[in-house]
Formats: sequence, structure tokens, C-alpha cells
Amino acid sequence: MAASRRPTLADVAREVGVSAKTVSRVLNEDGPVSARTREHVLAAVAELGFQPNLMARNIRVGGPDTTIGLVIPDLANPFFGAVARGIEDTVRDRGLTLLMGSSADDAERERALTAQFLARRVSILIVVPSVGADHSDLKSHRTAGLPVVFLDRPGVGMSTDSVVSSNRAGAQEGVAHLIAHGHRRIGFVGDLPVKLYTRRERLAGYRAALREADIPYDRSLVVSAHDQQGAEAVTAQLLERPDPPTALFAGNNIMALGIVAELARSKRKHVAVVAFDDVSLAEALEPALTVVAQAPEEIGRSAATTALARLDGDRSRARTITVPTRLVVRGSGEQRVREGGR
Amino acid sequence: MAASRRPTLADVAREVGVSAKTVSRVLNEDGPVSARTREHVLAAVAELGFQPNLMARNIRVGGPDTTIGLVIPDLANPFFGAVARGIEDTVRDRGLTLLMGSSADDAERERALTAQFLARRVSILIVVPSVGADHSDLKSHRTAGLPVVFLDRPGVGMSTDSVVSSNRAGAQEGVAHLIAHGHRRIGFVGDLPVKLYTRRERLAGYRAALREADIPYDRSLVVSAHDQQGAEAVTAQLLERPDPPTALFAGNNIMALGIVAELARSKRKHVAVVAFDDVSLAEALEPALTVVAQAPEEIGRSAATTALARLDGDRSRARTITVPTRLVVRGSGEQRVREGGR
DNA sequence: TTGAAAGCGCTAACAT
DNA sequence: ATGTTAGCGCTTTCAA
Repeated sequence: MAASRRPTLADVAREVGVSAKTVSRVLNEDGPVSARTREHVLAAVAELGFQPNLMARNIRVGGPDTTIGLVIPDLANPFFGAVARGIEDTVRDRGLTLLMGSSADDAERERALTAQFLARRVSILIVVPSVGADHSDLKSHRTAGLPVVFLDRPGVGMSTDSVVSSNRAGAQEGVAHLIAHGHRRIGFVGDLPVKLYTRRERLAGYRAALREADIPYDRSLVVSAHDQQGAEAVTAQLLERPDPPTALFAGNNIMALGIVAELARSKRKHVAVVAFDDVSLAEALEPALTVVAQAPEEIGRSAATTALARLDGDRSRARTITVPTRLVVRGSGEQRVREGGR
Repeated sequence: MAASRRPTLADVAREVGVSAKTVSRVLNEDGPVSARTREHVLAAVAELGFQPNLMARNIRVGGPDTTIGLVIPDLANPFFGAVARGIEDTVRDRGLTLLMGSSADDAERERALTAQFLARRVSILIVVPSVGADHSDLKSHRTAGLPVVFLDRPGVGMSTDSVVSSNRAGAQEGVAHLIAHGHRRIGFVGDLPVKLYTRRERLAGYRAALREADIPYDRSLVVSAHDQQGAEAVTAQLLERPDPPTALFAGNNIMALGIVAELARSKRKHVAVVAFDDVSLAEALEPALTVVAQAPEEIGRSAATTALARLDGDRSRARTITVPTRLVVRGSGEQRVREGGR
């Protein structure tokens, strides 16, 4: 039951009666090896259950490791899950494996993760930057040839490739949709912290839509929450005011869940809703939820493709890729302005 | 712009005018170092932007790498996202980082991923086994001290710790709920392939509930699909038959999405539904969706805890941990048996 | 076609 | 308090 030492190249070599280098040659299909020794080596490898130590190999070869470091806020958020899948699908052909960690949107945890990934000599670093994180320390690595891509939000302290959604335009389109259906008092339920890039951009889109329609901006209609429960609470508060909004705009998928849950709970079907980011079952709700859909997998693929191009020597200027959003009209944005019930 | 070589321990040592070992001592807070040299070393480290090579360190130290390998079917499935979060939360304190890959439920991809993880000398291996995968090759690693835990489904070809939901009992409880509300023709919409452990167990629970109520098993009421779209299609077909079921049981979260979407599309509100696994917005649907809720984060935590215990020397017999499900009654299971509309 | 020696970046074990 | 030597498991280089 004792933890017996894992077999090494040398063990296999000894077993067969050849040099370590010969075994190495067989395994890497490097130089020429006679068919006979090849057989023997392979047999010994199978028998001993030898598995080459990738770290040792990497040390010697010197290049970056065949891993890609990915820092996202939350593994359990479906948006980032889809992003991760897009990335994995794109890099798999290149033999890269995903090293992942969630930052919980905490700058310190993000820093610890990136440091760890750098120490592991990842081939690529893809980061969803937390509020307050500074990325100046990544600069030198980028100059040294490490592709760094910021995702969902631009980074701070260095200029590098970023992939973001068309947050402002998308939000503006979503809010305009509400306005087109007669709404003039539109609540904005955003996530926290308020300095979050996506929140600011989407709020800017909201304000632009109001401006476009000559609707004065009412600060009191903008509320915030950390999670779904929080969103439910602020939604309830907003609607219980003497002058409640007739429509709500959700700043992200989690806020959307909160709004929808609260409206269902309180049976306020007459409140119009448009959400930024799609959620599952949106079309099965009553009314079906109109959303400004993002393309999370495409965002992931795009980030990965950009990084791979850098890895292949692309030295062009840092780009910001904007992945377009799409207004998916399903009904919830067209609720009547006046009158309750259906 | 050329990729300048990353600085090494030796570079730092040369810069300060000390030996490599001294630098190592400072960084690992090993043996005694004078405050002065400490300062100097730290300064040089910062200036050169030195980041110790974790792989080199690991090679020398010989122990397993501080990574945990995780193979799941799909990164974008919220169930597995939550599982992953549970795992990460549990192992973070121990300084372990997640190495993840999705198998797409393909035995060959699963094998390639585990091989890669083993080659990286992960500290722990957690796998959601694909249908048709054989895990005999992991046996020797487990004996050699590598904690291997199967998650969501038991493995094949070796006995080791597994963490699963109470699939059979949960499904039985869910179907019994439908029967209690007068349903006798209950459709089962399951995922594929049919040999999938969770599907078989849940189907067994479905049959047990029928048996308990003396309802004959009608094979034609059991249908299958690969994804949400497929589930929508088979749901539609099932309900368009001359003798349609009055209730449906969803075999997993994806099937649930398909059923709910199809019922909403075709406005068949009178069909009762209970789903295995919870989905977001379940409570906002009309009727709200009754589910047999799993505890994905708990499953992840449980798997991680078990693995860590093994890492700490626990040599007791392999366990199968069953994480209980919970019937969450929300309404959709109580639809009337006869009569359409509300 | 094969092997011996050196070395990747780091640390364990022993000096000093 | 610091340095030296050797070696982790592998590959590169050069020689046979």
C-alpha cells in the first residue's frame, strides 16, 4: 500500500537494456529507432505504466507550458461557463489545457491566480479583470512574448488585446425598445460594484437611449445589487414606491433572474422588462423575456483566436474586439404602460 | 520586441551577488537569512520581475504538483459549473489550482485528458466518467497514492470513491408526486446515451414509482434526446400522439429546458411536469416548475473533501457518497389530469 | 542506429 | 548566515 515511486524514463531504459535517450526517441518519435527496440520500449512502457513527466520535459525544453491560464469571476455563472467552453474548443486542437480559477471579482485573488499561472509558464493568459486590479505587472510578460487577453472588460495599466460585448450600443438598443413601446419611467437594475466596466457601459447606453428620447435622467430609478436575492429586493423596493417605473432594464443575467423572480412572486405582469444577456427559459416565461443577447462562446473563441495569433508571432497593435449583441424580442418589452393585470 | 529570456534564480543571485540557494531561501522562507540580504534579494526579484518556475521546483521536490485535475462533460452546463465551484472553494485553502477539461462525454477525449493530467502529476483526479470509458489504467495510480474520485457517476474497472446524487430515490419521489396528483400516464424524457448511469438510475426510480402505484410500465412513454432542441422535439411528438401522457418527468436539467420550452411554445399548460435537477427561473414559470433538486456545489465539495482526506493518508475502503436530492414542490406537478386551459 | 555527457531551473544535503 | 555539490526527469548535443 506504500506509495511506490512513479517509474521514470531511466526505469524503462533499464528494463529494456537501452539508454534513456533511446526511450525518449521512441516516445517523441524523434530520431531513428530500429523497429525491434521500438517494440521493446513500448512494451516496457506499457508494462511499467510509465507516463512521461510533462513538467520535467518542459523544464528541459524551456518553452512555455502547454496550458492556458483563465481567470474568471465565477465558475458557476453560465455566462462564463459558455465563455470557457468557447476558449477550450478553440485551443484544444493546439493541445492546450485549461488552467482555471475564479477571482470572485476580487483584485487580490485575481493577482494571486495570475501569479500562479505565470509561475507555471502558461502559454496564454486570459483574464476577466476585477475592479481595482492593476495589470502593469503583466506588461513585461507580454513584451516577453506571453499573449495576454482581457475578456469581458478592458484591463487597467497596460494596453493589450481585449474582447468585449457591444455593451453600450446593446443597452441603448434594449432601452430604446422599451421607450418605443411607450415607457418613460424605466428602472435600471445593475450589478455591483458601480465602477464595474460592463455596468458603466450599459448604464451609459441606458442614458443615451433616454437622451435620444428626451427623457430626463432620474437617478433614483437606478438601483444595484450583488446577487439574485439582492436584485429581487431592490426590484420590490423600486416597484413599491409611489411613482414606480413601468419598465425595468436588467444590467446582466443575474439581475435579470432577480427581476423576473420578483415580478413573478408579486404577480406584477404589467411591468415591462428587457435584460442584458440571455438566460435559459427566457422564452418560456410569461411574457417571454426580451433580451439583449450576448454571444459568450463567440467571446471565448475570439479571445482564444487572438491569443493564438499572438503566439504565432502576430506583432500588430493591440486590438479591442467588440462582439456584437443582438436584441431578441420575445414580448416582455412590449407590456402596456398603464393598467395592471392582463 | 524579441522574447527576452525569463530571469532565473541564478540571474537574481548574480544581480545581488549571492548564491542561488540564498535566493531560494528568501523566497521559500527556508533557513535563516540576514535581514540585509533579504532586502537586497527581494529588491532584485522585484526589479527583474523574477517569477520562480513552479515546474522546476516541483521536479526537484518530487511530490505531486499543486494542481487538481477535473474532467467534466461540459464546461457550459450550469450543473457542472456549480460542481466545479464547489471543488474550487474546497481546495483553494490548500493552494491547489484547477486543471479542467471537458470530455463531451466521449471516452477517448476523457482518456486523453486524464493521461494529460497524470503526466502533469496532479495531486488529485476528479472525473465524471463517460459511457464506455474504462478506468482500469487509473488503478495503479490510485495504489501509488493518487486520490481518484468519480463524480456524478461511478467509474468502471476500478473501485474508488464516488460521489453521486440519490438518483433513484429522487426520481421515484418526483414521479410519486405526479402519481399522487392523479397522473397515470407519465412520460419520461431522458438524455442519451441510454446506458448513461444517471439516466438508468432515474429511469429505475420512475419505474419503481409506477410499480408502487400498480401502474403498468409503458415503454412507449419513455423517450430520449441529446440536447434541448431534441427534447423539445420528442416532447412535441409525445404529446401529439392519440393517447398522450398527462404528465412528464424530465431526466435532467437540459431535458427540463426542452420540455418547458415546448410546453410554452405549444401552450400546453395542462401538462404536469417534474424535473430532475433544478433550473434557474423555475419559480418564475407558470406554473412554477417542481423539481427534484440536486446539490451540485455540495457534490463538488464532497468529492474534494474526500480526495483531500485521501491525500492526507486516509486508507479506508472506497466509499460511495450519496448526496441527497430534495423535492421542491412549486406547482407544475399538480396540474389537473383532465381538461385543458387553466 | 544508439549512447554519454551536459544542462534546463530549482532545492536537499551537506559543508563552511 | 551563506555557499557547494549533486541531482530531480527529461532532452539537447555531440560522439560513436
